[in-house]
Amino acid sequence: MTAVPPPSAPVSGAAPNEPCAFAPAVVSAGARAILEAAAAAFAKASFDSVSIADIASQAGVCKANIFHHFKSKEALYLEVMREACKGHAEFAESLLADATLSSTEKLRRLIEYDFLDLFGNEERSHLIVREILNTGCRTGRSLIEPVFLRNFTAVVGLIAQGQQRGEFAADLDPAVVAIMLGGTVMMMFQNRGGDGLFTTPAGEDGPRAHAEKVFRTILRGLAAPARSTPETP
Amino acid sequence: MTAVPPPSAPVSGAAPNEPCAFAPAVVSAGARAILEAAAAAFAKASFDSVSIADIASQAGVCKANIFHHFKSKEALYLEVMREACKGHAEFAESLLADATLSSTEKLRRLIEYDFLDLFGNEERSHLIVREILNTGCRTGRSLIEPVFLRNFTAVVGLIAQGQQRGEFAADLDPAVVAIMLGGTVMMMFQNRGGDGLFTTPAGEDGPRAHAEKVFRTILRGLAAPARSTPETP
DNA sequence: TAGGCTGCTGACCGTTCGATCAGTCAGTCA
DNA sequence: TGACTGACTGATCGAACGGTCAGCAGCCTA
Repeated sequence: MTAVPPPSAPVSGAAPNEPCAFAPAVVSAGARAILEAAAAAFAKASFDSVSIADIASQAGVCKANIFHHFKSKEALYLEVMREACKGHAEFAESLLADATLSSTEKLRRLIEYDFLDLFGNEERSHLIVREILNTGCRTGRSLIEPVFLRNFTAVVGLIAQGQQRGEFAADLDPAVVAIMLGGTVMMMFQNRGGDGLFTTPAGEDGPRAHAEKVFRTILRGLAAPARSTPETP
Repeated sequence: MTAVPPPSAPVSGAAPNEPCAFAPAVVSAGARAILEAAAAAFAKASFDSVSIADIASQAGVCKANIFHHFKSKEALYLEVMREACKGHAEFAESLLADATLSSTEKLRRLIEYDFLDLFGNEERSHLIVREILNTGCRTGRSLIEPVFLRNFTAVVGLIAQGQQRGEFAADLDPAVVAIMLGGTVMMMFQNRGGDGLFTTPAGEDGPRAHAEKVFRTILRGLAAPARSTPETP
């Protein structure tokens, strides 16, 4: 079987000898088809559960061709992760640097962006969530860790900025809030569409509605507004 | 090699013919050793990454012996998960049923329990977190899903109860709060001890301190208290 | 026309996987 | 004593794995 078009996503006019945008070392359209097939496979199952034969079959090439383009299975995995993580923290950092918005509005936009980003690209999100889960062990970790650390740092900075401005409660731990945000978004992604572990009772909410709910909850807190609070038995 | 004591955890005086507490179909001490070795292995790596040979070696038995006690690798995995999930939602349900405590206090105790439970048994927690994040595919899912659904339902009920009592803001979605709680606890567990993806700046906080921070954040919200800034001591 | 280069292939390698098998051994009961 | 059972073993199976290799087809340059 000769060259077959990639199974999905736009290949545009990527000429065989023109450097690939996300993987400088890889050039051919065949390699791109392999990368896309690998991304889809690694999003569905763990590293060990995905076989080179599966990827080759999905990409429409033979097994040996994969090793022609990538040194090993791990090298292919790393390339997939590199692509998935590209430009992830930039939005948070740009928000942090913005001088015109209130911290509250920044927070709202950040949460909305997180939901739209995660829900808008399920395959990539699966890859990332899987990577977060695999603490230690897996090879790609050394690659993805700084990416998320950078994102986390930006969020922490955004919260701290809001505290300095007096918009956010000063006695809360920004790191806890950041982790809370990340965990919430991830858990709600895992739970999207009724396929997840939990079923969200609320109807056909889109990611934007999810974001709004989370924003309000995290901002105002669970406690009923002031005045009468029965408090402890 | 003949019967070897299990690698860890109390076996107590479990006689070979006396039914095992957590796996009625499995009786022998050898089978228990296999179960414990399997639990440790599946906590460290994914289903496909763990080999029967590894488990056998760890349990001090031969490979064939595993298939003597368990029909297949998947059956062994299911048995491990059954054990790990046993009695998980009971605490939340007992809290929900309690008539003497305020909802706020119930929430505080629930979060504290979650942290102590997760941080207190890392091996089991790894198993559970792995299962939560592996959407679809894995076989054990059909088993663990109702377990977590039950837990989730109890938490949602607890929140809703607090809303009816006027302790919690009525316009928030209880399901979102429950997911937020679960995601937060899970993410903080993944991040414990500096080995996680993020590094919590706060010093040597134990799970109890984590619980307190999360409780205050989720209850009071991120927004600064209306007027000036009272600053709780 | 020759030669080199690149993308790509089928055949094959050694290893490891989950699972099976016949058979050993200790204990139980009639 | 002998029949029977369950726990356990080493040897082995076919399948699938990641990875290698020689060689083919097409393109470019000279």
